Amino acid sequence: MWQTCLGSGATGGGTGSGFDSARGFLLARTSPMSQVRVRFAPSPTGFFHIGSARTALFNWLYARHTGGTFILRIEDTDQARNSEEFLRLIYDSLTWLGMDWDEGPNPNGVGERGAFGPYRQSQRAHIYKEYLQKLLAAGRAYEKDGAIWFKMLGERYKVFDDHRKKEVEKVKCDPVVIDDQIRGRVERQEDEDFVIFRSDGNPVFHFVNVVDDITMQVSHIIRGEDHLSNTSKHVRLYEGFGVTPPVFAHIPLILKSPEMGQGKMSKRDKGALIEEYQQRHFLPEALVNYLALLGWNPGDDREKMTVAEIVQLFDLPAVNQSNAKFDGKKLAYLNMVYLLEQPTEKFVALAKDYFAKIPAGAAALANEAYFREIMTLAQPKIKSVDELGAYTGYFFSDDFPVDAKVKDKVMAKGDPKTRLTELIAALSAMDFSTDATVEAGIKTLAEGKGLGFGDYQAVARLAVTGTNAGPSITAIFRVLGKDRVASRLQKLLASG
RNA sequence: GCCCCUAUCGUCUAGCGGCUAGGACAGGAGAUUCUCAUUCUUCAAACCGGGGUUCGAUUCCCCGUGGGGGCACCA
Repeated sequence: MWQTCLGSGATGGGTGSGFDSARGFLLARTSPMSQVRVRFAPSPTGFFHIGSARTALFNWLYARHTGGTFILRIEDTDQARNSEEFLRLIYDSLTWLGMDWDEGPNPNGVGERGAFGPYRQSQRAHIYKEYLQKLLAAGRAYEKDGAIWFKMLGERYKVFDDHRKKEVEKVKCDPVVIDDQIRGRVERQEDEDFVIFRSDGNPVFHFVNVVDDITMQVSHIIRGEDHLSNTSKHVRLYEGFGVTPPVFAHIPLILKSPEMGQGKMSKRDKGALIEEYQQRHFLPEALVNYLALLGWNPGDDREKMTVAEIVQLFDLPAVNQSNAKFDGKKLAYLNMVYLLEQPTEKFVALAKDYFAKIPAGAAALANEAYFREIMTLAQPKIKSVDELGAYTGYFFSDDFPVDAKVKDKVMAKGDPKTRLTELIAALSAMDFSTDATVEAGIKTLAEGKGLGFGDYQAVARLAVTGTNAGPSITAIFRVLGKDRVASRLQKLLASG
Protein backbone atom coordinates (compact mmCIF):
# COMPACT_ATOMS: atom_id res chain seq x y z
CA MET A 1 0.00 0.00 0.00
CA TRP A 2 2.94 2.31 0.30
CA GLN A 3 4.30 1.63 -3.12
CA THR A 4 2.65 4.67 -4.49
CA CYS A 5 3.56 8.27 -4.24
CA LEU A 6 0.34 9.16 -5.93
CA GLY A 7 -0.98 11.26 -3.22
CA SER A 8 -4.64 11.22 -2.59
CA GLY A 9 -4.17 9.86 0.89
CA ALA A 10 -4.67 13.34 2.17
CA THR A 11 -8.41 13.22 1.85
CA GLY A 12 -8.43 11.97 5.40
CA GLY A 13 -11.87 10.89 6.41
CA GLY A 14 -12.58 10.18 2.79
CA THR A 15 -15.77 12.11 2.33
CA GLY A 16 -16.95 12.59 -1.21
CA SER A 17 -15.10 14.28 -4.01
CA GLY A 18 -15.92 17.67 -5.52
CA PHE A 19 -13.52 20.18 -4.06
CA ASP A 20 -15.41 23.18 -5.41
CA SER A 21 -17.96 22.69 -2.68
CA ALA A 22 -15.28 21.84 -0.16
CA ARG A 23 -16.32 24.30 2.50
CA GLY A 24 -19.89 23.16 2.25
CA PHE A 25 -19.35 19.48 2.70
CA LEU A 26 -16.66 19.99 5.29
CA LEU A 27 -19.23 21.68 7.44
CA ALA A 28 -21.43 18.63 7.29
CA ARG A 29 -18.54 16.42 8.23
CA THR A 30 -17.99 17.92 11.66
CA SER A 31 -20.89 16.24 13.37
CA PRO A 32 -21.08 16.62 17.16
CA MET A 33 -20.69 12.98 18.16
CA SER A 34 -17.55 12.32 16.18
CA GLN A 35 -14.48 10.78 17.76
CA VAL A 36 -12.45 13.91 17.46
CA ARG A 37 -8.98 13.83 18.97
CA VAL A 38 -6.96 17.01 18.72
CA ARG A 39 -3.69 18.00 20.29
CA PHE A 40 -1.72 21.05 21.24
CA ALA A 41 1.99 20.34 21.08
CA PRO A 42 4.15 23.17 22.35
CA SER A 43 7.84 23.00 23.05
CA PRO A 44 8.99 24.43 26.37
CA THR A 45 11.75 26.51 24.84
CA GLY A 46 10.41 29.99 25.43
CA PHE A 47 7.68 32.10 26.86
CA PHE A 48 4.12 31.22 26.06
CA HIS A 49 2.86 33.71 23.55
CA ILE A 50 -0.34 34.89 21.93
CA GLY A 51 0.06 32.77 18.84
CA SER A 52 0.56 29.55 20.77
CA ALA A 53 -2.36 30.43 22.99
CA ARG A 54 -4.65 30.87 20.03
CA THR A 55 -3.53 27.61 18.42
CA ALA A 56 -4.24 25.90 21.73
CA LEU A 57 -7.58 27.69 21.96
CA PHE A 58 -8.77 26.65 18.50
CA ASN A 59 -7.87 23.05 19.28
CA TRP A 60 -9.55 23.21 22.65
CA LEU A 61 -12.66 24.86 21.21
CA TYR A 62 -12.91 22.25 18.51
CA ALA A 63 -12.55 19.42 21.00
CA ARG A 64 -15.20 20.87 23.28
CA HIS A 65 -17.48 21.74 20.38
CA THR A 66 -17.40 18.21 19.05
CA GLY A 67 -17.31 16.42 22.38
CA GLY A 68 -13.87 15.17 21.44
CA THR A 69 -10.59 14.84 23.28
CA PHE A 70 -8.02 17.57 23.83
CA ILE A 71 -4.48 16.29 24.21
CA LEU A 72 -1.48 18.19 25.52
CA ARG A 73 1.77 16.85 24.17
CA ILE A 74 5.13 18.31 25.11
CA GLU A 75 7.68 18.51 22.33
CA ASP A 76 10.72 18.62 24.54
CA THR A 77 13.33 17.01 22.36
CA ASP A 78 15.51 20.09 22.15
CA GLN A 79 17.65 19.45 25.22
CA ALA A 80 19.63 22.62 24.87
CA ARG A 81 16.70 25.01 24.91
CA ASN A 82 14.24 23.16 27.12
CA SER A 83 13.49 24.29 30.60
CA GLU A 84 11.21 23.14 33.40
CA GLU A 85 10.32 26.74 34.00
CA PHE A 86 8.88 27.12 30.52
CA LEU A 87 7.07 23.84 30.91
CA ARG A 88 5.46 25.14 34.07
CA LEU A 89 4.49 28.28 32.18
CA ILE A 90 2.63 26.21 29.59
CA TYR A 91 0.60 24.43 32.26
CA ASP A 92 -0.09 27.66 34.12
CA SER A 93 -1.05 29.68 31.08
CA LEU A 94 -3.40 27.05 29.72
CA THR A 95 -4.97 26.62 33.11
CA TRP A 96 -5.32 30.35 33.63
CA LEU A 97 -7.05 30.66 30.28
CA GLY A 98 -9.43 27.89 31.20
CA MET A 99 -8.21 25.32 28.69
CA ASP A 100 -8.28 21.99 30.42
CA TRP A 101 -6.77 18.97 28.72
CA ASP A 102 -8.06 15.43 28.79
CA GLU A 103 -4.78 13.69 28.13
CA GLY A 104 -1.22 14.74 28.81
CA PRO A 105 0.98 15.63 31.75
CA ASN A 106 -0.93 16.61 34.87
CA PRO A 107 -1.16 20.37 35.42
CA ASN A 108 0.95 20.11 38.57
CA GLY A 109 3.70 18.49 36.56
CA VAL A 110 3.53 15.22 38.46
CA GLY A 111 2.53 12.20 36.43
CA GLU A 112 0.20 12.19 33.47
CA ARG A 113 -3.15 10.89 32.32
CA GLY A 114 -4.46 9.27 29.17
CA ALA A 115 -3.99 5.93 27.48
CA PHE A 116 -1.65 7.04 24.73
CA GLY A 117 1.36 8.22 26.69
CA PRO A 118 3.96 9.04 27.44
CA TYR A 119 3.03 12.58 26.47
CA ARG A 120 6.49 14.05 26.60
CA GLN A 121 8.56 13.38 23.52
CA SER A 122 11.69 13.07 25.60
CA GLN A 123 10.20 9.83 26.93
CA ARG A 124 9.12 8.40 23.62
CA ALA A 125 12.47 7.49 22.08
CA HIS A 126 11.63 3.77 22.02
CA ILE A 127 8.49 4.47 20.00
CA TYR A 128 10.43 6.47 17.45
CA LYS A 129 12.96 3.65 17.12
CA GLU A 130 10.15 1.17 16.61
CA TYR A 131 8.56 3.26 13.91
CA LEU A 132 11.87 3.77 12.24
CA GLN A 133 12.20 0.00 12.02
CA LYS A 134 8.87 -0.16 10.21
CA LEU A 135 10.12 2.26 7.61
CA LEU A 136 13.43 0.46 7.28
CA ALA A 137 11.69 -2.90 6.92
CA ALA A 138 9.44 -1.47 4.24
CA GLY A 139 12.39 -0.07 2.35
CA ARG A 140 11.21 3.46 2.88
CA ALA A 141 14.26 4.65 4.76
CA TYR A 142 18.00 4.40 4.26
CA GLU A 143 21.21 5.60 5.79
CA LYS A 144 23.41 8.22 4.22
CA ASP A 145 26.18 10.34 5.76
CA GLY A 146 25.33 8.90 9.18
CA ALA A 147 21.77 10.17 9.04
CA ILE A 148 18.62 8.31 8.13
CA TRP A 149 16.59 9.53 5.20
CA PHE A 150 13.01 9.00 4.18
CA LYS A 151 12.83 7.59 0.71
CA MET A 152 10.42 9.08 -1.79
CA LEU A 153 9.04 6.83 -4.45
CA GLY A 154 9.43 7.54 -8.14
CA GLU A 155 11.87 8.05 -10.95
CA ARG A 156 15.08 9.82 -9.88
CA TYR A 157 16.93 12.57 -11.63
CA LYS A 158 19.60 15.10 -10.82
CA VAL A 159 19.23 18.80 -11.11
CA PHE A 160 21.30 21.80 -10.15
CA ASP A 161 19.62 23.80 -7.41
CA ASP A 162 20.76 27.38 -7.85
CA HIS A 163 19.45 28.41 -4.47
CA ARG A 164 21.54 25.86 -2.62
CA LYS A 165 24.27 26.06 -5.24
CA LYS A 166 24.64 22.34 -5.64
CA GLU A 167 23.36 19.36 -7.53
CA VAL A 168 20.48 17.59 -5.82
CA GLU A 169 18.59 14.40 -6.49
CA LYS A 170 14.91 14.83 -7.14
CA VAL A 171 12.11 12.33 -7.46
CA LYS A 172 9.45 12.47 -10.11
CA CYS A 173 6.23 12.25 -8.25
CA ASP A 174 2.65 13.46 -8.22
CA PRO A 175 1.95 16.40 -5.95
CA VAL A 176 0.56 15.85 -2.50
CA VAL A 177 -3.02 16.95 -2.23
CA ILE A 178 -4.10 18.34 1.11
CA ASP A 179 -7.78 18.70 1.77
CA ASP A 180 -7.56 21.45 4.36
CA GLN A 181 -10.61 22.24 6.46
CA ILE A 182 -9.87 25.93 6.36
CA ARG A 183 -8.09 26.43 3.06
CA GLY A 184 -9.76 23.86 0.90
CA ARG A 185 -7.66 21.99 -1.61
CA VAL A 186 -3.93 22.67 -1.44
CA GLU A 187 -1.47 21.03 -3.76
CA ARG A 188 2.24 20.83 -3.06
CA GLN A 189 5.11 19.07 -4.71
CA GLU A 190 7.36 17.06 -2.41
CA ASP A 191 10.18 15.83 -4.54
CA GLU A 192 13.24 15.08 -2.43
CA ASP A 193 14.24 12.58 0.20
CA PHE A 194 14.56 14.16 3.61
CA VAL A 195 16.27 13.40 6.91
CA ILE A 196 14.21 11.73 9.60
CA PHE A 197 17.00 10.80 12.04
CA ARG A 198 19.99 13.06 12.46
CA SER A 199 23.48 11.66 12.56
CA ASP A 200 23.47 12.26 16.33
CA GLY A 201 20.76 9.63 16.53
CA ASN A 202 17.86 11.93 17.27
CA PRO A 203 14.70 11.98 15.17
CA VAL A 204 13.67 15.24 13.53
CA PHE A 205 10.48 17.17 14.06
CA HIS A 206 8.60 15.89 11.01
CA PHE A 207 9.14 12.30 12.01
CA VAL A 208 8.23 12.54 15.69
CA ASN A 209 5.30 14.73 14.92
CA VAL A 210 3.80 12.21 12.56
CA VAL A 211 4.62 9.20 14.73
CA ASP A 212 3.07 10.86 17.76
CA ASP A 213 -0.05 11.83 15.87
CA ILE A 214 -0.40 8.29 14.59
CA THR A 215 0.14 6.62 17.94
CA MET A 216 -2.02 9.10 19.79
CA GLN A 217 -4.71 8.59 17.17
CA VAL A 218 -5.06 12.27 16.45
CA SER A 219 -7.96 12.84 14.10
CA HIS A 220 -7.60 16.55 13.33
CA ILE A 221 -4.41 18.55 13.15
CA ILE A 222 -5.16 22.19 13.86
CA ARG A 223 -1.99 24.25 13.66
CA GLY A 224 -0.54 27.49 12.36
CA GLU A 225 -0.26 28.19 8.67
CA ASP A 226 3.51 28.17 9.02
CA HIS A 227 3.19 24.38 9.00
CA LEU A 228 1.28 24.22 5.75
CA SER A 229 4.48 23.76 3.77
CA ASN A 230 5.55 20.93 6.05
CA THR A 231 2.33 19.10 5.52
CA SER A 232 3.38 17.51 2.25
CA LYS A 233 6.30 15.82 4.04
CA HIS A 234 3.98 14.68 6.77
CA VAL A 235 1.48 13.24 4.34
CA ARG A 236 4.23 11.23 2.64
CA LEU A 237 5.27 9.89 6.02
CA TYR A 238 1.73 8.82 6.81
CA GLU A 239 1.64 7.04 3.49
CA GLY A 240 5.00 5.47 4.28
CA PHE A 241 3.49 4.04 7.45
CA GLY A 242 0.42 2.93 5.57
CA VAL A 243 -1.79 5.18 7.62
CA THR A 244 -4.53 7.49 6.40
CA PRO A 245 -3.51 11.03 7.37
CA PRO A 246 -5.72 12.98 9.77
CA VAL A 247 -7.77 15.96 8.71
CA PHE A 248 -5.69 19.12 8.47
CA ALA A 249 -6.76 22.63 9.38
CA HIS A 250 -4.20 25.40 9.04
CA ILE A 251 -5.18 28.51 10.90
CA PRO A 252 -3.99 31.99 9.95
CA LEU A 253 -1.14 33.60 11.84
CA ILE A 254 -1.17 36.58 14.15
CA LEU A 255 0.81 39.47 12.75
CA LYS A 256 2.27 42.52 14.41
CA SER A 257 -0.01 45.54 14.66
CA PRO A 258 0.94 48.41 12.33
CA GLU A 259 2.68 50.27 15.18
CA MET A 260 4.81 47.24 15.91
CA GLY A 261 6.06 46.85 12.37
CA GLN A 262 5.91 44.07 9.82
CA GLY A 263 5.72 40.33 9.95
CA LYS A 264 4.34 37.82 12.34
CA MET A 265 4.09 38.51 16.00
CA SER A 266 7.10 37.31 17.93
CA LYS A 267 7.81 36.78 21.58
CA ARG A 268 9.74 40.00 21.65
CA ASP A 269 6.82 42.18 20.65
CA LYS A 270 5.05 44.16 23.30
CA GLY A 271 1.90 42.41 24.39
CA ALA A 272 2.92 39.09 22.89
CA LEU A 273 3.27 37.14 26.10
CA ILE A 274 0.37 35.54 27.94
CA GLU A 275 2.27 35.96 31.16
CA GLU A 276 2.09 39.71 30.73
CA TYR A 277 -1.70 39.73 30.76
CA GLN A 278 -1.75 37.45 33.72
CA GLN A 279 0.55 39.77 35.60
CA ARG A 280 -1.54 42.77 34.66
CA HIS A 281 -4.57 40.94 36.01
CA PHE A 282 -6.48 40.90 32.78
CA LEU A 283 -9.54 38.72 32.86
CA PRO A 284 -8.78 35.44 31.11
CA GLU A 285 -12.27 35.30 29.64
CA ALA A 286 -11.61 38.66 27.94
CA LEU A 287 -8.39 37.37 26.45
CA VAL A 288 -10.04 34.15 25.29
CA ASN A 289 -12.87 36.14 23.74
CA TYR A 290 -10.41 38.39 21.93
CA LEU A 291 -8.25 35.52 20.72
CA ALA A 292 -11.27 33.66 19.41
CA LEU A 293 -12.23 36.73 17.40
CA LEU A 294 -8.83 36.89 15.76
CA GLY A 295 -9.47 34.78 12.70
CA TRP A 296 -12.91 33.55 13.57
CA ASN A 297 -16.39 34.98 14.01
CA PRO A 298 -19.76 33.49 14.77
CA GLY A 299 -21.18 34.60 11.44
CA ASP A 300 -23.08 37.55 12.81
CA ASP A 301 -22.31 40.77 14.69
CA ARG A 302 -21.81 39.17 18.07
CA GLU A 303 -18.43 39.97 19.57
CA LYS A 304 -18.70 39.67 23.30
CA MET A 305 -19.42 36.03 23.96
CA THR A 306 -19.08 33.68 26.88
CA VAL A 307 -16.74 30.74 26.51
CA ALA A 308 -19.77 28.45 26.46
CA GLU A 309 -21.22 30.40 23.54
CA ILE A 310 -17.96 30.27 21.65
CA VAL A 311 -17.67 26.53 22.21
CA GLN A 312 -21.14 26.09 20.86
CA LEU A 313 -20.62 28.29 17.80
CA PHE A 314 -17.04 27.47 16.89
CA ASP A 315 -16.26 25.41 13.85
CA LEU A 316 -13.28 24.95 11.57
CA PRO A 317 -14.72 25.97 8.21
CA ALA A 318 -15.71 29.32 9.73
CA VAL A 319 -12.10 30.16 10.47
CA ASN A 320 -10.67 32.87 8.23
CA GLN A 321 -7.98 32.21 5.70
CA SER A 322 -6.03 35.41 6.00
CA ASN A 323 -3.69 36.51 8.74
CA ALA A 324 -4.84 38.96 11.39
CA LYS A 325 -2.99 41.81 13.01
CA PHE A 326 -2.94 42.02 16.76
CA ASP A 327 -4.88 44.93 18.24
CA GLY A 328 -4.09 45.58 21.87
CA LYS A 329 -6.68 48.38 22.03
CA LYS A 330 -9.53 46.08 21.23
CA LEU A 331 -8.31 43.57 23.78
CA ALA A 332 -8.15 46.35 26.38
CA TYR A 333 -11.69 47.35 25.48
CA LEU A 334 -13.00 43.82 25.90
CA ASN A 335 -11.19 43.53 29.19
CA MET A 336 -12.93 46.68 30.40
CA VAL A 337 -16.32 45.39 29.35
CA TYR A 338 -15.74 42.17 31.26
CA LEU A 339 -14.38 44.03 34.25
CA LEU A 340 -17.46 46.24 34.49
CA GLU A 341 -19.75 43.29 34.76
CA GLN A 342 -17.81 41.34 37.37
CA PRO A 343 -19.69 40.68 40.60
CA THR A 344 -18.31 42.85 43.42
CA GLU A 345 -16.93 39.80 45.21
CA LYS A 346 -14.96 38.72 42.20
CA PHE A 347 -13.67 42.22 41.55
CA VAL A 348 -12.55 42.67 45.15
CA ALA A 349 -10.76 39.33 45.02
CA LEU A 350 -9.00 40.39 41.83
CA ALA A 351 -8.06 43.70 43.42
CA LYS A 352 -6.67 41.99 46.51
CA ASP A 353 -4.57 39.80 44.33
CA TYR A 354 -3.26 42.84 42.54
CA PHE A 355 -2.47 44.89 45.65
CA ALA A 356 -0.76 41.93 47.26
CA LYS A 357 1.90 42.24 44.59
CA ILE A 358 2.63 45.97 44.55
CA PRO A 359 4.77 47.94 47.02
CA ALA A 360 1.90 50.11 48.26
CA GLY A 361 -0.27 47.04 48.66
CA ALA A 362 0.20 46.33 52.34
CA ALA A 363 -1.20 49.70 53.36
CA ALA A 364 -4.16 49.27 51.05
CA LEU A 365 -5.01 45.82 52.37
CA ALA A 366 -4.65 46.75 56.02
CA ASN A 367 -8.35 47.37 56.54
CA GLU A 368 -10.65 44.90 54.80
CA ALA A 369 -13.90 46.86 55.04
CA TYR A 370 -12.25 50.11 53.99
CA PHE A 371 -10.56 48.35 51.06
CA ARG A 372 -13.84 46.85 49.88
CA GLU A 373 -15.56 50.20 50.06
CA ILE A 374 -12.95 51.81 47.83
CA MET A 375 -12.82 48.97 45.34
CA THR A 376 -16.57 49.21 44.98
CA LEU A 377 -16.15 52.86 44.08
CA ALA A 378 -13.35 52.14 41.62
CA GLN A 379 -14.80 49.17 39.74
CA PRO A 380 -17.20 51.06 37.47
CA LYS A 381 -14.55 53.64 36.62
CA ILE A 382 -11.38 51.83 35.65
CA LYS A 383 -10.42 49.95 32.49
CA SER A 384 -8.02 47.42 33.91
CA VAL A 385 -7.09 46.14 37.33
CA ASP A 386 -3.53 47.39 37.06
CA GLU A 387 -4.80 50.99 37.06
CA LEU A 388 -6.05 50.48 40.58
CA GLY A 389 -2.86 51.51 42.36
CA ALA A 390 -2.71 54.91 40.75
CA TYR A 391 -6.45 55.33 40.75
CA THR A 392 -7.00 54.79 44.46
CA GLY A 393 -3.62 55.69 45.98
CA TYR A 394 -4.89 58.79 47.79
CA PHE A 395 -7.30 56.67 49.80
CA PHE A 396 -4.46 54.78 51.39
CA SER A 397 -1.84 57.46 51.86
CA ASP A 398 -1.72 61.17 52.57
CA ASP A 399 1.38 61.36 50.49
CA PHE A 400 -0.17 61.18 47.02
CA PRO A 401 1.10 62.80 43.84
CA VAL A 402 -0.43 66.05 42.66
CA ASP A 403 -0.93 66.53 38.94
CA ALA A 404 0.75 69.86 38.26
CA LYS A 405 -1.18 70.56 35.08
CA VAL A 406 -4.50 69.93 36.74
CA LYS A 407 -3.48 72.09 39.66
CA ASP A 408 -2.52 75.02 37.43
CA LYS A 409 -5.79 74.77 35.60
CA VAL A 410 -8.02 74.47 38.63
CA MET A 411 -6.25 77.15 40.61
CA ALA A 412 -6.50 79.58 37.70
CA LYS A 413 -10.25 79.41 37.40
CA GLY A 414 -12.68 81.43 39.54
CA ASP A 415 -11.62 82.01 43.12
CA PRO A 416 -10.49 78.60 44.35
CA LYS A 417 -8.83 79.87 47.52
CA THR A 418 -12.02 81.47 48.74
CA ARG A 419 -13.92 78.29 47.92
CA LEU A 420 -11.40 76.28 49.91
CA THR A 421 -11.69 78.60 52.87
CA GLU A 422 -15.47 78.38 52.75
CA LEU A 423 -15.39 74.60 52.57
CA ILE A 424 -13.05 74.32 55.51
CA ALA A 425 -15.29 76.59 57.54
CA ALA A 426 -18.42 74.63 56.62
CA LEU A 427 -16.92 71.23 57.27
CA SER A 428 -17.64 70.89 60.95
CA ALA A 429 -21.36 71.45 60.41
CA MET A 430 -21.59 68.91 57.59
CA ASP A 431 -23.00 65.42 57.96
CA PHE A 432 -20.64 62.78 56.54
CA SER A 433 -22.84 59.76 57.13
CA THR A 434 -23.92 59.20 53.49
CA ASP A 435 -23.12 60.51 50.02
CA ALA A 436 -26.46 62.31 50.04
CA THR A 437 -25.76 64.16 53.27
CA VAL A 438 -22.34 65.23 52.04
CA GLU A 439 -23.90 66.43 48.84
CA ALA A 440 -26.58 68.32 50.77
CA GLY A 441 -23.89 69.94 52.89
CA ILE A 442 -21.93 71.20 49.91
CA LYS A 443 -25.08 72.34 48.14
CA THR A 444 -26.24 74.28 51.18
CA LEU A 445 -22.90 76.00 51.32
CA ALA A 446 -22.96 76.77 47.60
CA GLU A 447 -26.50 78.14 47.66
CA GLY A 448 -25.68 80.34 50.60
CA LYS A 449 -22.98 81.98 48.48
CA GLY A 450 -25.12 82.12 45.35
CA LEU A 451 -22.97 79.48 43.68
CA GLY A 452 -23.34 75.91 42.45
CA PHE A 453 -22.02 72.51 43.47
CA GLY A 454 -19.61 72.62 40.57
CA ASP A 455 -17.84 75.67 41.95
CA TYR A 456 -16.57 73.59 44.85
CA GLN A 457 -16.17 70.21 43.19
CA ALA A 458 -13.02 70.75 41.18
CA VAL A 459 -10.95 72.43 43.84
CA ALA A 460 -12.12 70.01 46.51
CA ARG A 461 -11.17 67.11 44.28
CA LEU A 462 -7.77 68.57 43.59
CA ALA A 463 -7.20 68.98 47.30
CA VAL A 464 -8.16 65.48 48.35
CA THR A 465 -7.01 63.46 45.31
CA GLY A 466 -4.38 65.56 43.57
CA THR A 467 -6.05 65.10 40.23
CA ASN A 468 -9.24 65.66 38.25
CA ALA A 469 -10.39 62.09 37.85
CA GLY A 470 -12.07 59.72 40.22
CA PRO A 471 -15.29 58.62 41.86
CA SER A 472 -17.89 61.17 42.95
CA ILE A 473 -16.47 63.80 45.28
CA THR A 474 -19.21 63.17 47.81
CA ALA A 475 -18.23 59.52 48.11
CA ILE A 476 -14.58 60.43 48.43
CA PHE A 477 -15.37 62.89 51.22
CA ARG A 478 -17.49 60.37 53.09
CA VAL A 479 -14.94 57.59 52.83
CA LEU A 480 -11.99 59.78 53.70
CA GLY A 481 -13.75 61.32 56.71
CA LYS A 482 -13.76 64.89 57.97
CA ASP A 483 -10.30 64.94 59.49
CA ARG A 484 -8.42 63.90 56.42
CA VAL A 485 -10.58 66.06 54.15
CA ALA A 486 -9.95 69.07 56.38
CA SER A 487 -6.22 68.61 56.49
CA ARG A 488 -5.98 68.09 52.74
CA LEU A 489 -8.06 71.19 52.02
CA GLN A 490 -5.82 73.16 54.32
CA LYS A 491 -2.70 71.76 52.77
CA LEU A 492 -3.76 72.88 49.30
CA LEU A 493 -4.76 76.31 50.60
CA ALA A 494 -1.37 76.70 52.24
CA SER A 495 0.53 75.50 49.17
CA GLY A 496 -0.75 78.45 47.22
C1' G B 1 15.52 32.46 -6.36
C1' C B 2 11.70 28.43 -5.88
C1' C B 3 7.08 26.68 -3.51
C1' C B 4 2.56 27.47 -0.73
C1' C B 5 -1.21 30.65 1.53
C1' U B 6 -3.67 35.27 1.33
C1' A B 7 -6.20 40.39 -0.13
C1' U B 8 -13.35 44.77 2.19
C1' C B 9 -12.56 51.25 6.45
C1' G B 10 -6.05 52.59 10.31
C1' U B 11 -7.33 47.48 12.90
C1' C B 12 -10.70 42.93 13.61
C1' U B 13 -14.48 41.59 10.37
C1' A B 14 -19.96 40.74 7.79
C1' G B 15 -20.94 39.93 2.68
C1' C B 16 -21.21 33.62 -0.25
C1' G B 17 -23.71 37.78 -8.54
C1' G B 18 -28.07 42.73 -7.96
C1' C B 19 -26.82 45.91 -0.80
C1' U B 20 -27.42 53.48 0.45
C1' A B 21 -21.08 47.65 1.23
C1' G B 22 -23.16 46.32 7.72
C1' G B 23 -20.93 45.85 12.78
C1' A B 24 -16.87 46.42 16.40
C1' C B 25 -12.12 48.76 18.20
C1' A B 26 -9.36 53.11 17.47
C1' G B 27 -10.14 58.58 15.80
C1' G B 28 -13.42 63.42 15.38
C1' A B 29 -17.84 66.14 17.18
C1' G B 30 -21.93 66.53 20.54
C1' A B 31 -25.31 65.01 24.87
C1' U B 32 -25.74 63.21 30.06
C1' U B 33 -23.10 63.06 34.95
C1' C B 34 -19.96 67.12 40.52
C1' U B 35 -14.62 65.49 37.69
C1' C B 36 -12.87 61.38 35.01
C1' A B 37 -14.43 56.97 32.90
C1' U B 38 -18.77 54.57 31.37
C1' U B 39 -23.24 55.29 28.48
C1' C B 40 -25.94 57.60 24.37
C1' U B 41 -26.14 60.31 19.63
C1' U B 42 -23.32 61.52 15.55
C1' C B 43 -19.22 62.23 11.76
C1' A B 44 -15.19 60.56 8.92
C1' A B 45 -13.22 55.99 7.05
C1' A B 46 -12.80 50.28 2.73
C1' C B 47 -14.01 46.54 -1.83
C1' C B 48 -5.30 46.59 -4.35
C1' G B 49 -4.68 47.05 -10.07
C1' G B 50 -5.67 45.00 -14.99
C1' G B 51 -8.03 41.59 -17.92
C1' G B 52 -11.92 38.11 -18.58
C1' U B 53 -17.03 35.22 -17.41
C1' U B 54 -21.95 37.43 -16.90
C1' C B 55 -27.58 41.34 -18.47
C1' G B 56 -24.85 42.55 -13.95
C1' A B 57 -19.19 41.75 -10.28
C1' U B 58 -16.65 43.31 -3.66
C1' U B 59 -18.32 38.28 -4.73
C1' C B 60 -16.37 33.50 -9.96
C1' C B 61 -11.60 32.74 -13.27
C1' C B 62 -6.63 34.46 -14.97
C1' C B 63 -2.38 37.78 -14.63
C1' G B 64 0.05 41.38 -11.90
C1' U B 65 0.99 43.88 -7.22
C1' G B 66 0.93 43.96 -1.93
C1' G B 67 1.09 41.04 2.65
C1' G B 68 2.44 36.38 5.10
C1' G B 69 4.73 31.65 5.54
C1' G B 70 8.09 27.79 4.02
C1' C B 71 12.42 26.04 1.39
C1' A B 72 17.98 22.58 7.42
C1' C B 73 21.03 16.60 10.07
C1' C B 74 15.55 23.77 14.06
C1' A B 75 10.81 22.90 16.15
